[in-house]
Amino acid sequence: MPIRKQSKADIVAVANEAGVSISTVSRSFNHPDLVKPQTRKKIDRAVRKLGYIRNRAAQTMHGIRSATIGLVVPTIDHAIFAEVTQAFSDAVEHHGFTILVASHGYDLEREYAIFRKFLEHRVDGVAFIGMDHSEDLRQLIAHQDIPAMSVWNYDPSSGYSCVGADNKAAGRTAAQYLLDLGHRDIVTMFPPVTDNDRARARRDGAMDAFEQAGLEMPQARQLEVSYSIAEAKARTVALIEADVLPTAILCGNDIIAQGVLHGLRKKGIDIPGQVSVMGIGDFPGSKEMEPPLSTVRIPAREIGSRAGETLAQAIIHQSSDIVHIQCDTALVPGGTCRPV
Amino acid sequence: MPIRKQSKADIVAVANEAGVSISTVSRSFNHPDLVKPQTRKKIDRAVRKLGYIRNRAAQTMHGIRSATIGLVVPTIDHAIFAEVTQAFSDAVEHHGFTILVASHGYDLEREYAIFRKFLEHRVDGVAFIGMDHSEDLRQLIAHQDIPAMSVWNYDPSSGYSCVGADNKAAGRTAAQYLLDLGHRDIVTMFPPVTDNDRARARRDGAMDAFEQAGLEMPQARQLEVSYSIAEAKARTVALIEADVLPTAILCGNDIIAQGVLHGLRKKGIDIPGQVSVMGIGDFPGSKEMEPPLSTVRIPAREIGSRAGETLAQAIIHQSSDIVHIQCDTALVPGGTCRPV
DNA sequence: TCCGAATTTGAATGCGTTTTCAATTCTGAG
DNA sequence: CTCAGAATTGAAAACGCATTCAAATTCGGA
Repeated sequence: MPIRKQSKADIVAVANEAGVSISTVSRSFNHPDLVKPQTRKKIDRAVRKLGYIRNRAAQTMHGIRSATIGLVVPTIDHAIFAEVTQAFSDAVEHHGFTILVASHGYDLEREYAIFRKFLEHRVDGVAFIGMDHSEDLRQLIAHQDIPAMSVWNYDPSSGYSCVGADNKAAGRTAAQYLLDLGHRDIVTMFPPVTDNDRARARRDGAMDAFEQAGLEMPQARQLEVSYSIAEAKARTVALIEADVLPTAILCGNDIIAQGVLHGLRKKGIDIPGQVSVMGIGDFPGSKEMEPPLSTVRIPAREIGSRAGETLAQAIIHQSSDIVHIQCDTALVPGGTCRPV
Repeated sequence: MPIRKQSKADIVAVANEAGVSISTVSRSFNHPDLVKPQTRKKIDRAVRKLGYIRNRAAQTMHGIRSATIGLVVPTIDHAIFAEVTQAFSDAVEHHGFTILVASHGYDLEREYAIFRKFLEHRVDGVAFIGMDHSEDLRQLIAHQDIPAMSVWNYDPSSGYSCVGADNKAAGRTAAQYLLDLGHRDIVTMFPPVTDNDRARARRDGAMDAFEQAGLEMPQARQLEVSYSIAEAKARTVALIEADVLPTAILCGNDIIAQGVLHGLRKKGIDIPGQVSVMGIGDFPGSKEMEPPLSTVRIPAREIGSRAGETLAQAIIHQSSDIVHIQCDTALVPGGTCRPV
């Protein structure tokens, strides 16, 4: 039971209270085995009495790690990033790290500013969601000697460590699935791909598959739809009202797919009877939908978790090796697609 | 263009490079108006050349704020908390703060540990989602002199500052809506309420309304369902298969409601023809569903935003006033309920 | 050109901690 | 009971920066 926070509870106060020197107090925290058990007990008692809490800032000044890791995300407010963030946080917390989180809203300038701020806080490492960075950021990263890594996309040729899934393969898998089912009249709905390597990779993968199958994809069939259930729904309704509904819709992510499903349902279109819908991402909840969404699984939790673990290890072992870790994607057939 | 990170880029190195004293360098950062423009330019050049980045840890030791705020959430991995977190982060970032985030998974012991860790990092303030805390935590908070607040629930009698919605009123509103539509056979699905004041308040509010209407709510009609689409769906299917479907289902949050909808749809039950479904929370996406979910709006974004703003102001003005800010809830009729 | 005031700069001190390194106390064998 | 070596402790020097206070410089006006 801590007493009043009278003067100030620093290490000196603890030392006085315990009747030892500050060196001993410090040692008692950092190398408990070097101090006599009895002395340690006295110190513990003093700590409790004064409500003393160690000052990380003072420790950090000695080159000691700050025990913080920076996580830079486009936005926290997407189910999928929230999931990655949670898993990442759990993984690093397990090693005693706390995360500093900031979002840049797909603005590369802000991303740079965030990283600067993280550096001021002397984070021990940093993870970025995505691989698209400004040149300035790349420079800055290169001149620091803390581990940096990108999360979410897997790119074996990247100059940074990365943990993620092969989004291009995921896009290809999704497209191929529709092709294999016999679809030839397909509309794609992908989010804007500028400064978004994940979306871009998925789209590229899908287009590869289409091209390889000799399928023409006219611009009019390639819709750009923001990450929003509402917009996807509206665009789908528009398709129906313009009477240009394809036999299948390929969505860049499950959120868009969800919007598409609602749009179709609103207009009384049968799924998959009249239109097949394919997502990418396998969000929590996708498989519970009715019918369950056909999608490509991207293991967000695993990615976040392994990323956190990898970064924590790199920090602890002061390793600057570049590692590329791939997390597997998998087709999840679901029930929103059928052969034509 | 920063040069190699040769020796170390501290303020001394900058001072040498610029040919001035460290005092001047420091001043140039903190009181730029006190140093001659020309000198400042020299310093800026040195800073850039050395790639110098200020050390917050060293500054924090002077009683200067750490510019960090701790945010403690049950889990980031719920759309609703992700939304609050994002809004909160944006609000405080605007004032130069960065957030430390950690989640406790509804474990009050972990919550305590997290707060301790935040204190070691000398956060300038802390926000908790929820008002249920361990006694130890309350003690600890009381003995610190940084502003603490709870977010999400509004309780004018709370000893802490809070920003949130009146969850009890929200529960009452939802229940009353069903009652007004004439429903008398109602099943409730609420998440576990232990250590979760938000869910508890909603349930209490709903039960109040039922009681006031003279409606009996047998235990068998009060289901405890975890925050999970899958579980809600399964429980709903079970209801149908046991042939004990009510005329309306009141859900503690929109996630559960979503699961219920899927369960009903799976079994071919018409909504709202055969069963009315009522949610609470108004998650992003709820109104895009087909039919749009009837729910009670709880403005997550506004809550997060105002909480962040309030806490930032309290820190900046060193105010220890306790404020209670209420964000309005509102019935969102939607299309999943109908009169009986 | 010179003087006092205003502006600009630097030396020194302190912040809370860790870390040598040396001093002290203890231990057990002889 | 002694003494070497082990175990334990303390004094003092960093760590990177902000601030105080005094010194140095510059400026305006006579």
